[in-house]
Amino acid sequence: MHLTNKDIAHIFRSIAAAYLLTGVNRFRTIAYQKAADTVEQMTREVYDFWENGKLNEIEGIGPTISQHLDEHFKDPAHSYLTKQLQLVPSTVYELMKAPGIGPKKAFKLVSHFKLLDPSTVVREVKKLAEDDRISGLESFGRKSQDEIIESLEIFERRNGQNDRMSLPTAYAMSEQILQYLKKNPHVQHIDTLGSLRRMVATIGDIDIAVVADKKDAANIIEYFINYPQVLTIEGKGPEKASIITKGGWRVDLRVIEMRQYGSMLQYFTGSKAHNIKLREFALKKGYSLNEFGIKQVKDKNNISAFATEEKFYAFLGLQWVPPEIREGTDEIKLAAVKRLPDLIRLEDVKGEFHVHSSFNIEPSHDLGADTFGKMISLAKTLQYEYLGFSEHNPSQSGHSSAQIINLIKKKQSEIKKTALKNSFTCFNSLEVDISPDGSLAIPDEAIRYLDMMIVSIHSSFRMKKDEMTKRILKGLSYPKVKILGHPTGRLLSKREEIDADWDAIFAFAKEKNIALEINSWPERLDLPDMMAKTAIKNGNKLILGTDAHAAYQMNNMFYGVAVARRAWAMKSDIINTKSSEEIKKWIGA
DNA sequence: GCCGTTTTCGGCCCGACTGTTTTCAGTCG
Repeated sequence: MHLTNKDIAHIFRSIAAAYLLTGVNRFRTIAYQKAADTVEQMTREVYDFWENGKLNEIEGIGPTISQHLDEHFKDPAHSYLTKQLQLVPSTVYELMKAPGIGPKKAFKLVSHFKLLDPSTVVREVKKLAEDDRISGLESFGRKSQDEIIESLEIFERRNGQNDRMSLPTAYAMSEQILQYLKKNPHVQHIDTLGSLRRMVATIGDIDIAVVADKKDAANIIEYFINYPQVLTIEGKGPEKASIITKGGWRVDLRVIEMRQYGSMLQYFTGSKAHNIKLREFALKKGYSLNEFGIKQVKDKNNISAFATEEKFYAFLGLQWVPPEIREGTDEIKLAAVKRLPDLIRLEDVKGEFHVHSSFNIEPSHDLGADTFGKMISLAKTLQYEYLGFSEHNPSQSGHSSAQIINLIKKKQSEIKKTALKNSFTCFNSLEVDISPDGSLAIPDEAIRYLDMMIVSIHSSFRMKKDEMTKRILKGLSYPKVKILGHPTGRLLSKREEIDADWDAIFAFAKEKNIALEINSWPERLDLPDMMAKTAIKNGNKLILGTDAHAAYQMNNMFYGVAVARRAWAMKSDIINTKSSEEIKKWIGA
């Protein structure tokens, strides 16, 4: 098993800590921290980049770290990285995983008490704190000691658990907190910011900004920390506070006056990488940015305030940057020359293909809950022009070839009738399993009764990379295959992506005019945003599907659009923004 | 150690909050 991005990020972060503690040049330290941040956020494996000799394409990883990584992949036992890690005891890195304990505190504890066993160090430190043996140490006091106990308890409880939640979970949670805060009469305006506003696939914490008069800020902070779901209060000042909810999630609140709200929106939306690049960009123009406004570097008293984000960006000579692409890649450079892409919008979507009706095709996996008619009627309210019904293929074990063909024929005629009755364009599709050997799970003779197929992997997820690649390429080579469904098979926080040669698969799909799906099911969001971005760069066409197994779930399209926007997709990159006439051409119907 | 539409050398984001301190270091986002 090779090193995952998480492992590599941990190595970089640990080396940054070791450098900090041993007094290595501060900017070398920062370089490793930056590299750790980058790797942590990547959706493709660093290992794959290395295999393809493309380590140098990763921003933030330059020639030196590339070389160290190369060496480490080849011979981890004797690599430079391993040697640097040994500069300080590994127990330091273990302790640092607990919130509130950084490199300095960890190192002091480890050296003073000679703690060298990483498997027991957390328990040992907790015991020392409980026995009141830490409060006497220099720069530690009783409060820090209590804080350590609390922090290590949180760490132990969290250990091995998910530290991120899905978008809908985060939405629901932020909605509740917003409802609560809005009851405070001093709250003039409120927004959820951070990764939730940027629509990242998984959310680590909830960030909320409130507009209020300065004199009311204290009242609001007090009100916030009395939220009924509060477990602990992480911090509390005159204008910001942090709580941990009973569910174990962190919520940050900032209170600001209306005249400065634009800069706070910008600051609190992030991402961290975007903010750093934006501040670097501003510095070159002689400005210093913070959450309260823009200062002249030469005249610190000359501060401009901004009520809106648009004005904030405009002051710097930039186009307003959509939150979904504020990830610190090229967005600032392009905003400076007014060349940001016109990202796809929800209202651009004119139909979809990945919906499962209740038509009983005796499928291999879950049947949908609603009839063709019910799904069509929702599609009409969504202003769609067409729907493709893609139930799972009939189970192979329970049916002969003839029976499968009969079921598909039956569905075909049923769909024709329904389309006529509802005056709505419908396609007879199926979501067909790609078997482990790459063959499709329906007989070849059945294909002629279909308008098109989505092909997907629903079993044997852990095949070796080259076998998996062959499997998918074979699956895609059947006639009438128009969509590769949820390509990576990931389930957020549950199942890893399959291992495959995506360059080869993307190239083949492009050649065959097959669309790669962005599956909008909130647990999937698959293709992942950054892979979708790569696909678009390669010239692939994408398609948005909800995988709805009930009509109301077609409303999840919203999440797919968010992924597409994070992938910098324009309307022209997404197949199902086309009219039904163009779609018919694409399908060859 | 990284990076480049004022630079291949000389810069490198910014501030809040906390605890242990009488002015600041550590941690976090």
